[in-house]
Amino acid sequence: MSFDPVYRLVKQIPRGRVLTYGALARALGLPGGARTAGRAMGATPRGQAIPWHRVLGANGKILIREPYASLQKKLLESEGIAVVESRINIKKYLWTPQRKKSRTIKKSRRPLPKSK
DNA sequence: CATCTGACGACCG
DNA sequence: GCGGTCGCCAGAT
Repeated sequence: MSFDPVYRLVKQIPRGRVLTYGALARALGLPGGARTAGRAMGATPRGQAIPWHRVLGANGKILIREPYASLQKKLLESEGIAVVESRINIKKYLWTPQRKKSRTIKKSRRPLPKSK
């Protein structure tokens, strides 16, 4: 399915590291497709050894609801990641997908915030 | 075809 | 730091 690339990347997340939906989506070339990434995670086939618990919302917060939230918290802690109030120190555990070929990363920025 | 909804994210007050 | 709003994408109703 089209979610394959997502799972493939998630599987590469090292133990003790995490990724955010947004970062995940961007790494897959889906800017603004954070929810799509989340959708993919929601469809993760069980028993596939996919560390879905290493994917958190922006700011390292657990966005899913019970009973999965508790499970995720438990799994993260079992990897040495401190979870406090449904959130972790994202800056400390965030993992950046490694590519085979290094490339020049240009500072893509979103359009200027338009006055509302 | 119109709306709602969700394992999202960023901005604003 | 928190809650509300808006933007975005896709599937469900």
